[in-house]
Amino acid sequence: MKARAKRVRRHVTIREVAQAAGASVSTISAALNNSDYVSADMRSRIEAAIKTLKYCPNDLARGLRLQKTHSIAIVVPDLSNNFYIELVRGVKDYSASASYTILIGDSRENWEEERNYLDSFHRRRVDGVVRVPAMNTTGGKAKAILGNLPVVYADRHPRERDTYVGRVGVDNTQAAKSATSYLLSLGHRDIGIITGDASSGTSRDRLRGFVSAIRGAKIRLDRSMIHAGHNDMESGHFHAMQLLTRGQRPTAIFCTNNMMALGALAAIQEIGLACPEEVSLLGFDDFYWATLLRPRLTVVRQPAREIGMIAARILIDHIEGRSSIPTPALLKTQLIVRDSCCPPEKM
Amino acid sequence: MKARAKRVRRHVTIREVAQAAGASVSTISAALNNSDYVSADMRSRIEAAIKTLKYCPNDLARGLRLQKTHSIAIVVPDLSNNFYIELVRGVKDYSASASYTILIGDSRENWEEERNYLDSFHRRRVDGVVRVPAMNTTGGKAKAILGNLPVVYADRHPRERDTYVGRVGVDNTQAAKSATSYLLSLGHRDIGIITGDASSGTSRDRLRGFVSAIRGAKIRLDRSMIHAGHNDMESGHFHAMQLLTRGQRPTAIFCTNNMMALGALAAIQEIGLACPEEVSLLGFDDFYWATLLRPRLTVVRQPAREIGMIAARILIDHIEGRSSIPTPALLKTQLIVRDSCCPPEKM
DNA sequence: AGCGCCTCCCGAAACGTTTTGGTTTTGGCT
DNA sequence: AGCCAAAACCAAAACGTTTCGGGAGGCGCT
Repeated sequence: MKARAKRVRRHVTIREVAQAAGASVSTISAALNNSDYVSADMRSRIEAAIKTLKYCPNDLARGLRLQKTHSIAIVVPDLSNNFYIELVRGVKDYSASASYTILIGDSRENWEEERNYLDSFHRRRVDGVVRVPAMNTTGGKAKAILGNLPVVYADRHPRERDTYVGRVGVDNTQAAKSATSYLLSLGHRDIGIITGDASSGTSRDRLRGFVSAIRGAKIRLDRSMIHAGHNDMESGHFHAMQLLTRGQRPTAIFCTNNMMALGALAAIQEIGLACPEEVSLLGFDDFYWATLLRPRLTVVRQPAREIGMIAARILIDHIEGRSSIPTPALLKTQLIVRDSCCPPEKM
Repeated sequence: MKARAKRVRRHVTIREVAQAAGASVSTISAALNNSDYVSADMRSRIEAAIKTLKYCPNDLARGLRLQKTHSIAIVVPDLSNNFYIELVRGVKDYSASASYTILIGDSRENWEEERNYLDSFHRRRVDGVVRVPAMNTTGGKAKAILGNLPVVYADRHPRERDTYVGRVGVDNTQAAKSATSYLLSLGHRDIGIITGDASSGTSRDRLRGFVSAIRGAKIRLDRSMIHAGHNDMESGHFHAMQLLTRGQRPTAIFCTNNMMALGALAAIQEIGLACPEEVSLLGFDDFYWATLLRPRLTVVRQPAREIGMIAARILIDHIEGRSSIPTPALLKTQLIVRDSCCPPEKM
């Protein structure tokens, strides 16, 4: 009934502002992008008109004319993973400081979803995208969607030699190697690892670091101790179950992301094993409630927010034609020792 | 150096596709929005041209012409709160099914940030917004930013009689009342509550439910047991500390959101109190790792995803001029009893 | 007076779509 | 052949900005 009446109330345009202020369209525009000559008196008339008319600039028209939207996209694989929230916030904060606006995509570790987001953002003509590719992506497909939009990879990077503007993350093999060394130094010899999908360069690097540490300690590498999950709780749970219910179970488990560490912890609790006494657990990525868990999780922390900020910086520098910092930009990780790892029990 | 060369490579337009396919611009458009007459032969020529040129439609131009973007915004106060991630995903899933695209905003419980997002989305001419207002918002301010863009409120709603298209959430006073009754039924008489800011209708409703349950049990209401926090871990921690270190400490604490429950749990652990034996803890909002905590948290669960889906539905129905379900739409909560509440110790 | 140079403002042409109102082509029917 | 409707296509006008090329005054100088 009453909803019918006021249809199609369109937005107020710059033209109406011009009318109200007794000025021309181009003068309004000049005043808006406060540059050029416009007299103080005219300016105040314009501001008044804008206020009373509640004018809101149309960024579609603006972007169309300018061939530039002053916005970048950030697409991450899992918003419920706090690591990526921090990363997004890093991107956001840097972008805001450079007066860029961000569009957020959440692919849920699913290429179809990611493709939709990338496509949508491309159609919206973002000026660039920082991308954390979904796991089941096989390389090069994004190129077909994004054309020659500048892309910087954060955290993960594509397997194939894709073309991109920059890459930022951590030295994953080094980080995994030293984390594994920590477990070795505690005396562990039977260490299980749950990694992400092998299609991810990041996962491969972490696995490589693990293997390298094991080999460096002259320990026979038991391939059945290596499980590839999907970076979510379920697969962490599943693979931990596999590892812990076999004949000779590992005395420590290393999970290469936080979600899988959580799943593994759930599995440990479910089986009724004491952690860390009966099995140590080492995670990747810190999160704000890691200290609420019992045991408090020992993890290797990545500087998520910084990764996001640097990614945004490299991207925006590129967009604006500046030269930027060298890439790949590798940031430092840090082993946060808490309570979930201890020396193995004597057999 | 080499980055200099290939400047200003613009996007390929519908005109170039027309050229390549030997057709007119309008025919391409017709083919794209696959309607109207276009012969099979022509269509395939066009598709070929699109493929080889890697044409990507410009949604700025499209939205400008159509006066409609087929997109809605969702702005939430805290993306690191899993409740809102689920809500966003609900919005996203419903929107996708209606072939709407979403833009995500994360205000971090901060009106300035929220305003920026709302403004940015308005300028982008989204067709509507579902909004979970930040805490420190005093009513009516959003109206000034959004003009007469349709808004539906989810989870929280504004204090003032703001004009909106719909509202969806839960019956907060009822939920809080029955949660409190549960604590009472366990035998608690000294119950502390940590609520959100009083500027939020949601917080007020939950507090109202709490008070009503207390009064219903003929217990004197001790106002010093009522603390108003900011829906984050810090304030949960802070107020729990206050409550637990006073002369007569409560035997149970009810936190009206999950972040504050986490903070309270941290405080309890810090003080070294046994939970639930020495102090019971009851939270609001469930989250996927609530069972990993020790004790496993007892909470009242809201159907976050459904709230998002319904919000999107109401909004999109409105946008398309359909009539929708009655509003406010109040969904059912559920008390998930786990281990963090038990009868109080005998004094 | 004439000239040049500011300052302040304006008209019109883009930007890449969709849509309206055509015009041409096709093919079936007398 | 001739006619006509339907099918297939097209040109041009919007949509709301910004920018480019001027233009009208005003002022200081020769």
